[in-house]
Amino acid sequence: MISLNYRDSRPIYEQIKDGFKKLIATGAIGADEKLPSVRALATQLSINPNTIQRAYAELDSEGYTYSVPGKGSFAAPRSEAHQARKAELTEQFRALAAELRSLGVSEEELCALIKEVST
Amino acid sequence: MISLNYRDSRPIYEQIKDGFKKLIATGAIGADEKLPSVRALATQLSINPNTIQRAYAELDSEGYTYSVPGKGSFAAPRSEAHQARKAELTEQFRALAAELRSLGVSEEELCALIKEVST
DNA sequence: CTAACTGTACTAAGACACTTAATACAGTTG
DNA sequence: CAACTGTATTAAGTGTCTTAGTACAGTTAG
Repeated sequence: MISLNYRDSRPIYEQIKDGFKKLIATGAIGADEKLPSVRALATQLSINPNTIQRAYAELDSEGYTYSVPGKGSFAAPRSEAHQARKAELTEQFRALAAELRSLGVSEEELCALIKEVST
Repeated sequence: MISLNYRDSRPIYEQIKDGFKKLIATGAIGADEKLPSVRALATQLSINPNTIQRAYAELDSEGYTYSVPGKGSFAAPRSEAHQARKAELTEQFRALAAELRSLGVSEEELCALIKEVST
């Protein structure tokens, strides 16, 4: 469900956050669906529970999940996680598109790229 | 010319690299134009020369600049830096576009965004 | 009620990357 | 020659990431 890349310079907890962001925003993890427990995921990934806890805490505060002590951590309702992620990515998209345009890449070329990834 | 953001989690040498990548790829720094000397830029930014050196060394090895001991560091011919940057950004663009599409953002919406940033 | 689960909190320690500091050397330039 | 340039090296300090261990309170199934 979540995979780690130790060659990546990004910290593990960030990779975990990003993994769940995608799963939740795309609906692969449905609204109010339970995420793996802190300890279970730590065991599965062979890392320390503290690292999972950090990832979950930040996902909570960013609106992707909500956690209930004693019960577990759950995916936030789709619309909320959806919007949070969309806003995040759209901002990155604008910056990227702007720079590519300034490098001389045409609107048409960029739109063609979009069509490519849509298939 | 180059600005640092200490709140950013990215290391200083990465911010410097990125700053010059943009300046060189867009032509703000022309081909064979001299970059600030290691020591001069370090003084200007109030950081250690070693940090600048690292940034310059990596820019060299990524094809954005070339350095000559005793003379200085210079912007690579536009076409080379151009292509390096374009390849880098295009890959990011594809990944971003793909995820936005999977979030339900239509091709039309993405193309519209591109038109926005083109003005 | 008990046992096993859940999230959460805290302290301590180690590993590692980033950055600074202080030199040093060789090539270039006026 | 003097002042600049890139480059190399060693050492130390700092902060983040990660692990380890422990603890507490809430939930849940038997």
